[in-house]
Amino acid sequence: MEKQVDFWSYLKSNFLISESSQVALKDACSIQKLQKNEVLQPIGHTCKTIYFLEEGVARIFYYKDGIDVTEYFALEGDFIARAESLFARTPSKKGIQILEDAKVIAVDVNMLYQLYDTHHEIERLFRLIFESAYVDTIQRIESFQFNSAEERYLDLIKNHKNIVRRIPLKHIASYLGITQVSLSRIRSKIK
Amino acid sequence: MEKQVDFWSYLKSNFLISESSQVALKDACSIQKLQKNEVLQPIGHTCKTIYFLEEGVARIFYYKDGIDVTEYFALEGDFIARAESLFARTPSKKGIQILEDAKVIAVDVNMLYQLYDTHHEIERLFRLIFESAYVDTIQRIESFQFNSAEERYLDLIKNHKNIVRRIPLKHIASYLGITQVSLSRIRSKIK
DNA sequence: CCAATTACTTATCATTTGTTAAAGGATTTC
DNA sequence: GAAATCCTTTAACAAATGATAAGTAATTGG
Repeated sequence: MEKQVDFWSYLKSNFLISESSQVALKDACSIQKLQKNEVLQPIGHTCKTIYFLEEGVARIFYYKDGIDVTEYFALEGDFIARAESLFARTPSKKGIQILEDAKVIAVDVNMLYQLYDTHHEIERLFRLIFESAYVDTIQRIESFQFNSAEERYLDLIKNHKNIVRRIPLKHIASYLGITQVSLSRIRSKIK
Repeated sequence: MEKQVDFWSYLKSNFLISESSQVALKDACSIQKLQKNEVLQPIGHTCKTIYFLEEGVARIFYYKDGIDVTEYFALEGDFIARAESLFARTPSKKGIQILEDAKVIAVDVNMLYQLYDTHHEIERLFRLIFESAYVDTIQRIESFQFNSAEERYLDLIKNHKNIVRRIPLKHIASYLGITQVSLSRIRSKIK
C-alpha cells in the first residue's frame, strides 16, 4: 500500500468533465476490495468492466504453451482492462489477477456505452484514456523490436521502478518476454 | 495496385455515419497521389494527418542506432498515422514512406478535432477506428512476447500474405524484430 | 517455530539470433 | 543494354537466450 489515488480526483485533474457527467458516470461505477492472488476476471470471460486501481497491484496474464505470461501490470493510478475483449466483445484468453491487496473502481461498460450516447463528454473522456493506453502499447512494441532483454529490463527499472520493486521476478521476466533464468542472469551481470 | 478501396464506401459499410456527418468530414479530407519511395511524413514532424490508403503500400519507420526499422505496414484499406505523435501532440521520431505508388485520403486532424466538438458521431467513428488499431497493437505485443522469429514470420505469412508478397524482405525483417540475414535463414529452413 | 511451498540464483549445454563478409540476382538508371 | 545500385542468400563465427537441473533464500501456513 505505497500510495493512494482517488479515481475522481484523478479524472478531475486530468480531464474536463462536468458535474453532471460525473454524477452520471458514478452510476456506472462501483468499488471492490480484493485480496492478493485473487482472480478478478477469469480467462475465457468476455471483458465487461474497466477497472481503475486506487490501491494495490494487478496484472493481465494468459497461458502460452502452458507457461504463465504476464502481459500488463497495473499499479495505483492505472487502469486495467482486457481491451481486445472489451472492444471486440469476444471472450478473452487472458485473465486479471490481483498481486497486492487492492481497492478498485469498477466501471460497467454496458452502462458506460449507454452514457456514451447521452454524454458526449464521457465518450471523449474514455477515448482520451484509451488513446493514452494505445501510445503506451506502441512504445512497448518498440522496446521489443530492437532492444535486448537487458535493455528492456534497464528501461523498466528506469521508468517503472515500482514494478521491479513490488512484483515477483518471474512475472517481470515473462512481461519482458524472457525466462526467469535469463532475467536472473541479467540481474547478476548488471550489479 | 492489387485492389482498390474507396474510403467512403469503407466508412459507410463499417460504421454508422449520417449524411450530414459525411459532408462535414469531407471538408477535412483531401486526396493525395504519391510515388514509390516518397516520404509522406518526415521524421521529426508532428503528426497532424491521418491517412487512409486507397491504393498502394506505405510504412512507418524510424532509425534505431542508425538502423532502419519498420514499425508498421499499411496496404489498401488500411489507415496509417503516427499515433504517439498525434495523441501526444509531440514531434515524432518516426516517418511515413510510400513503398508502392499510392493514392491516399488525408484527414486533417485539426479540422477533425473541431468536428469532434460539433459532430459526436465523427468522434465516435474515429474512437472506433483507433480502438481497432489498439487491439491490433496488443496482438502484436503478444507475438513478440513469446514467439520465436520463425513463428512470427509464419504468422505473418498466414495473416498478412500480401505484406510478404509485396514488401522487400529487409523491411519485413525489421518489422519482425530480426535482421535480414536471420529472416533469410528462416525462409530457407521452412521451404 | 517448523515444515512446506514458493521465489530466486547458478551452472551447464543446446538453440536461436546477431555480426560480418562475400557473392549472386534483380532492378533501376542513364 | 551496361553500369550501378539495391536486394537476397549463404557461410562462419560470436553472443544472447532457452532448457534443464540443482541448490539456496524467502515466504507462507499450520
